Amino acid sequence: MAQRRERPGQQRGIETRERLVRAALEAFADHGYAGATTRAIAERAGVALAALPYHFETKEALWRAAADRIFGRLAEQFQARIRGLEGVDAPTRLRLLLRDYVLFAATHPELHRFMLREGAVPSPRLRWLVRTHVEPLFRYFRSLIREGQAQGIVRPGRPEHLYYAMIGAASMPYAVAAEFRLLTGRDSDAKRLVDEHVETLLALFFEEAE
Amino acid sequence: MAQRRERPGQQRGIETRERLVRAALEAFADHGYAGATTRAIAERAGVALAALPYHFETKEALWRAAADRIFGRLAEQFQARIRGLEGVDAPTRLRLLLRDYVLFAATHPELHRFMLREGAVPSPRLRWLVRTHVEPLFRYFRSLIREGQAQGIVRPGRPEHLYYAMIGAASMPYAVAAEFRLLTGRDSDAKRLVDEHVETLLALFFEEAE
DNA sequence: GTCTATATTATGATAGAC
DNA sequence: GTCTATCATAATATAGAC
Repeated sequence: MAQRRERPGQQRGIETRERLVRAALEAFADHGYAGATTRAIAERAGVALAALPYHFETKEALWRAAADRIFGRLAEQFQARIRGLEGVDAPTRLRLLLRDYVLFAATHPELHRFMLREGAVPSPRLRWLVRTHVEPLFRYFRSLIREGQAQGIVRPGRPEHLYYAMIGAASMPYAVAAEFRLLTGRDSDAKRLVDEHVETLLALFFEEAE
Repeated sequence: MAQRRERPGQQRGIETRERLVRAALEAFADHGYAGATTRAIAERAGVALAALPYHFETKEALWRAAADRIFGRLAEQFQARIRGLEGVDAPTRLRLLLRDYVLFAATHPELHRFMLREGAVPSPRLRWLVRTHVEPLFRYFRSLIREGQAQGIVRPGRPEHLYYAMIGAASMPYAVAAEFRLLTGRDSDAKRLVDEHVETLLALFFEEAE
């Protein structure tokens, strides 16, 4: 009885939260924390302004939910991919993972936009972001880089530098997609261009296959 | 006579403009356009809030002055360096230019922070930035990349992609310096680390010297 | 040219009806 | 759970004394 009365309301609330998180992620990624106004987010989500503090208390709590969302998506995709690559030889596996990462950056430019807005200067938001999401990712990537170097597949250099070089090189065309468009007249996320970007990066970061 | 009365005032005004541009560049680079408040900029510059609209009409005009400043610095440094490299052979010249670019990114992280904040989505500010400053730079870099590829020095790939890969890989540790610090415990702009970053990038983008 | 004081608008958060 | 209306504050820009 209680269920019959509550379920529809609960369901609707969950949907509203969902819409808010989606809208917030886009807004924060595109305009930064200060530039993304709660009004614009509510409007984009198609809900009243008051729905925001009702579901998330504060703007910052919504921002954290947006971060959880995009990093969660990346983790999901990576974990599924890694399961599918069990038993595959290291060179092939590492190449496919780099390819995956570029495809993720191209289809989810919010991830790097979101990060780039927060990473410049110290702040409580950045500390939370690094401790919660970036650090595990960094450790995992670094271990992959080390493995690749040990096998003579990945070019030499400090793993920290290669990590940032890889992230930067892989994501830049999608993080600044509007600039890319103005500069080149093309869309960086067009399938053809993404594939070429992958090839370019493989040639940069991996030793020649002999 | 007029000079004796006006010069000190003029001089003071020039200094105030100068302080405002410096403060604005840092603020816009660190916090984005919306996040950089005119109050914070005025305070950082050590002048009254009203000095800002007096000298620059609007916040956006100050933002453009800040862009002119940092891109001007880059152009100065590059032009001086290029003059000094006349007659040097292509491989050495290209390596030194990449090295210069990394050093500039490390000592002037404002440049990439400023750009990354604007490049994500289309806007009048971005259009102005690309047409005024980024496009000439892009064309020049692209010609260098093509030259390097023609000589077999630079690794293969679309010049547009190599441009973004290079910019991204070169600047990332300095653009997100706070994140780098939290993640690695080190300062990305420490001399030692900058030199290592240069070496890493040379190994990535340039073919093995034989 | 610089300042203090203020007008005007926009923002995040809250109150209370439904 | 959602909405309209509103509060309190902080933003950019302006006015006017010095």
